[in-house]
Amino acid sequence: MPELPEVETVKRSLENHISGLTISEVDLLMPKILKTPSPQSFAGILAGKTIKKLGRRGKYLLIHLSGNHTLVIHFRMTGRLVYSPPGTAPAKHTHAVFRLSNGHELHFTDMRQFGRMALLETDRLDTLAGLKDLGVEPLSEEFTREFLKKQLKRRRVKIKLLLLDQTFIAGLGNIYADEALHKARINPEKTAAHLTIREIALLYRAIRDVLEEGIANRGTTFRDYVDGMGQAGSNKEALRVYDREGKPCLSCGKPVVRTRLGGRSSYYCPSCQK
DNA sequence: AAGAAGTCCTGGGCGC
DNA sequence: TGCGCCCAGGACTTCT
Repeated sequence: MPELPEVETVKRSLENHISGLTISEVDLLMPKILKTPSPQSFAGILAGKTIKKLGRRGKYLLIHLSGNHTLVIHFRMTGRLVYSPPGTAPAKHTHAVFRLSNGHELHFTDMRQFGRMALLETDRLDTLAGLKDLGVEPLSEEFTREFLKKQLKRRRVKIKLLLLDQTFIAGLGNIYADEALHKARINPEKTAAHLTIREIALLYRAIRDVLEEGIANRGTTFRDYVDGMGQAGSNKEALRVYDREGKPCLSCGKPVVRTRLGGRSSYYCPSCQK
């Protein structure tokens, strides 16, 4: 599931290859993945636009184009955007093909059809639902220990659920939230407002550490995730609790437990995370 | 108003 | 072996 480190890796792997290229033609094969504009006008707006630079906000990939336009992509669980040589047959579940001025193509593929794209004027990005409501970027200077402390104080929700709330912190998903809580030795069910000063300091550090480690390892691949060059990431080997139910905790050796929180799996060590 | 539950999807894993 | 069932999960909508 592409979370912040995976989207950042897609961005970094693509930007040197596609920056400066012009989009010559677009095939939208699955119109429903487009939030805006209408499928009829999508290809027409994109044709002739040059890719200026790539950006990222939370789990959203931003492709900034000439003519004050930005293509916004959210991969959800199984989305991929892969730079492909001329004539590459689109893989199954390919929903959009962008032909570029050097003959290469960008293929957007998503088995589960949950991923979404939007195309709008760059200066109107703050009108896009989801994107406009995102919380702080966890790797930015804006995200400080003081900020986290202040925000947690009044929240009576379980800390794991708050970490998954994109309007609180942008970019954490189920994997990195579990990893951060394990690293900080905090039980996922603990009420946010009840975290001690020490726990907040540990959590702050852990969030940044697990995200930076994920980026350094070029993302976590279980089955579907690949970067912009179609390559898997290696961060699965660095995971300490996620998807390790019944296996020994790498800190204390007791079995990792799986529970359900907010309809999602939560992996943690009951011995280390009280 | 916050929080819970339902919705969208497909491939894989499971039981029989 | 093969069929059918159910689960995984991010963000958005709807309900309480």
